[in-house]
Amino acid sequence: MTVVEEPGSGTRWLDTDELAAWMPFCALLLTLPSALDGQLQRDADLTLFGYLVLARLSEAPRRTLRMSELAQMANGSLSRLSHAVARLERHGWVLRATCPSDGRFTIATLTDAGHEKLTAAAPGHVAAVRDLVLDAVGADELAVLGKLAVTILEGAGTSVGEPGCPG
Amino acid sequence: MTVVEEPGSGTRWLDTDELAAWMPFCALLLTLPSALDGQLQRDADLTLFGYLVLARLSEAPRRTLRMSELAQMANGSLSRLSHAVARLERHGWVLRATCPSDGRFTIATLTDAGHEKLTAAAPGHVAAVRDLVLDAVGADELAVLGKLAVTILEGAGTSVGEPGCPG
DNA sequence: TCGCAACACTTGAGGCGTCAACTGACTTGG
DNA sequence: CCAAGTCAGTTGACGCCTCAAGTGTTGCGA
Repeated sequence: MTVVEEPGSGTRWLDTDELAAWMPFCALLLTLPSALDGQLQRDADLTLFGYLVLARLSEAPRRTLRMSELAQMANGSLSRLSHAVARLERHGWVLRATCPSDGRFTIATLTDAGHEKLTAAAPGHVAAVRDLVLDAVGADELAVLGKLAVTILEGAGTSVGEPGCPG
Repeated sequence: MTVVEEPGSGTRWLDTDELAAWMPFCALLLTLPSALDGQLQRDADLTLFGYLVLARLSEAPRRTLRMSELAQMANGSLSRLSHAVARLERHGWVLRATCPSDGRFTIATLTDAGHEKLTAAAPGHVAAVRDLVLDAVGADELAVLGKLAVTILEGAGTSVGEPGCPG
């Protein structure tokens, strides 16, 4: 059990059904990101987060986004993004510049080299996602999984993030 | 999209339905562990992984497990566990000893202080799990989520891990 | 127009995890 | 028995993330 059974306290502990669902899901949470990260690290010297950063930029108009928007869309904190983009910039995959219209913003742009890097890394990553997740569950179950994820994210106040309109 | 649309290559890219499920689920994978870790870190100065280590030990006979068993049951690598247990040991929550019957094994034991630590941390953690996950989904959906997690874990060759019989 | 708060980041320190190399303990084959 | 191999675990270096404290910019009220 993920949790101790302690009678008499005020906490409502997990019942059998909840444990039966939570334990494997918790295992998944600890396991899957490492697996995805590992594949990208081995085959492309990229983090999953770094990959998402490149991917989000590649879909944005002019391949450009504000750091704060990018952070949300890649599901990370601004600090984490700042560090990650610094690394990506070091490799020449991303460029940063101060936004001309508002000096507080920083806009990040995917370079051509960055786009090449992304397209080179994508097949392996997609294969891993298929292999580890998509192939294991049917189409109907996959839809349920997506809905559940959205529900949980909404409950936690996290948005799934659609592109905004960068300067 | 998590993935670039590249026509003409050999890779089978994610279609709309797959993306609609994968994107939020991926967001969840990047988001939930941090949230759970954060609560434990703030309120109990514990990692989620460290919490699981304590929890698994607390349920084991004689509160004792071999490191390798414990690693599996807590969903981590042996190296990760070694570092984690070293930290827990520094706090006096766990003890390590060489197994008398086979000197290769190390057995980890939860101390009384460790058990107190666990019972002190548990209510907050359970509350977070309820708050972030269980409360957001209904009982039926939760069961589905559990089944999906098991399916994915099995596909990846990971076991959800039942206790073994430590020496 | 000055000061101050809010905002958007950046930076550095410290903690955790991974990987690869290592140690020490059993096992097995000659 | 001894050498080589395997197994369980540890260690250290390095990379990434978080947190808190910083920088520089803009807006706003007096």
